[in-house]
Amino acid sequence: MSVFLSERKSFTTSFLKKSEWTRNAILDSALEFLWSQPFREMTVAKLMTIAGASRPAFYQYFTDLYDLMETLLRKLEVDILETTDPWFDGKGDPVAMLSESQAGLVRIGYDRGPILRAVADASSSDKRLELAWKKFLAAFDDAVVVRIEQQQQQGLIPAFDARSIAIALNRLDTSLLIHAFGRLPRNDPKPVHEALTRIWTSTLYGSGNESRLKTM
Amino acid sequence: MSVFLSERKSFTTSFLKKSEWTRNAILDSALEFLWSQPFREMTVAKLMTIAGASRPAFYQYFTDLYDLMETLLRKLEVDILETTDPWFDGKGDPVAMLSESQAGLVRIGYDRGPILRAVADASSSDKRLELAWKKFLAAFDDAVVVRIEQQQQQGLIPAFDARSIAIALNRLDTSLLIHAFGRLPRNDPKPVHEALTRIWTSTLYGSGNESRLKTM
DNA sequence: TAAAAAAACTGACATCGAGTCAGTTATAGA
DNA sequence: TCTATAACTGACTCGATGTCAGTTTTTTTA
Repeated sequence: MSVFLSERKSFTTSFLKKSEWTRNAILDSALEFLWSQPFREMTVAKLMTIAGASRPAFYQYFTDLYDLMETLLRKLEVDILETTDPWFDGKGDPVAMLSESQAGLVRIGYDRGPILRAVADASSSDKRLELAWKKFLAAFDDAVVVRIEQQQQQGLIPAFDARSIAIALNRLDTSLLIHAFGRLPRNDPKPVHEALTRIWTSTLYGSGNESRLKTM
Repeated sequence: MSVFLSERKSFTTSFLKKSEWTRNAILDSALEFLWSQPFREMTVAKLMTIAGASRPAFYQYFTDLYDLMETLLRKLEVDILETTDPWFDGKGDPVAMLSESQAGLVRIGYDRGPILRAVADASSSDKRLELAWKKFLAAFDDAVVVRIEQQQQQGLIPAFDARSIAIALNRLDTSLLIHAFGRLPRNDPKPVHEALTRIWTSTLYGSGNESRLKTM
C-alpha cells in the first residue's frame, strides 16, 4: 500500500462487508497506481493485480475505468468545495478571503495533484466522464459568477461580463494546478499560490498591482 | 471534403508525387474528421476510409495516430507564432500590442479550435505527443517570461516572479481557447478576447481596472 | 515508350485489452 | 450448520492496433 497513501486516508478499513472491502481495495489500488503512473498506463488487469483479485471482479463494482475515475472525481469535489468556502461565503476583506480560498485550492491540488490530472486526462477519452468533468467545472463557474456579481453590485469589483471572466479564471486554476502538481516531483506550491492570487486579485479588485504605466 | 475545409487551405493540391498526395489526403481526412468528432472516435480504419485507401497504407506515412496529431500540432505552431508577434516584438503601447496578440490568438483558436482540442486530448494518451505538446507550451512560457522581464526592467510591469505568472497566463489561454472553441458550436469570440485581454492587462499593467476598493 | 527499379499498396495475420457469461466458491444470516 | 445470496473466476468474443510477405502502380531512365 506504500508511501503514497501516507497523504490520504485509505478507503479500506476493517469491519466492512467483503463487497465494500473489495470495492475500496480497488479504489486504493487506483490511487496507488496513479501516484506513480499516468492514467494511460492503467489497465483493468494491472489494477486488479494490485488489488489482489481477478480481472472480471473489477466489473462487479465499476462499469469501466472511467466509471472508477468518476468516483475519484466525486471525492475530490467534496474536498474542494470545503476548502474553497472562504471567498464564496466569507464576510471580511475580499482580497484576504480570496487568497485564503486559493490557498485551500493549492493545498488540495498539491495533495491530490496526480489524481486531478488523471481525471482530467481520462475525461478526454470517455463521453460520460467528460460530461461529469464538465459539470464539475461548470458548478464552479456558476459559483464564481454569483460571487463576482454580488461584489460588482457592492462596487467592490468593476463592471464587466462576470461569466466569461469566471470561466477564464477557473480554467486558469485547473490547468495550472494540474501543470504544477499533476505529476511527481511536484512544484513548490508557494509561487503557484502567489501567481494565482495575484492574477485573481488584480483582475477582480485591481489591487496590489498598480502599474507605473502613464502615457507611452 | 465538405464545408469544414472552407476555413483552411487543403493540403492536397495537384502536381504532387503520389506519395505526398496520399499523405496530404490523410491529413485532410483527419481535419475533416476532427471538425465533426472528437479525437477519441478516430481510428485508423475510419480515417483511411475517408482518405480512400487501405488501412495499412496509413502506416506508410505515420507511425500511429499520435504521430499524425503531432504533424497537425507543428502546423498550428507555425501559425500561432505568426499572429502572436505584436506583443513579443512590437514597439508601441504595450497594452494595445497585448490586445492585438490576444486577438490573433483568439482568431486562430476560433479557426482551428477543434484541432487544438484534438491535439490536447490526444496528448494525454501518448507519451511522445505529450512531450511535444509540453514543449510547444514551454516555448511560449519562455517567450512570455522574456517579454515580462524586459518590461519589468523598463518599469512597465511591476516586480514579481515572471515565470510563474507567465506559465499561469499561458495555461489560461490554452484552456480557455479549447473550452470556448474546441467543439462546435463555438462560442462568440468577442467575450473571450475581452476576458483574456482584461486578465492579462490587469495582471501585467494593472490598467483599465482600478477598483473602488479603499479600506474595508 | 517500354522495361527496370522503386515506391506504394494490400490481404491476412498476430497481439492486446475490453467486456461478458455460465458456472463455481465463499460469505452472511437464521 | 445449513441455505440463500453475493462474490468471484476461466474462458470466450470482439474491436482496434501494428506488421509482413507478396502484388500492383508509379516513376525513372535508356
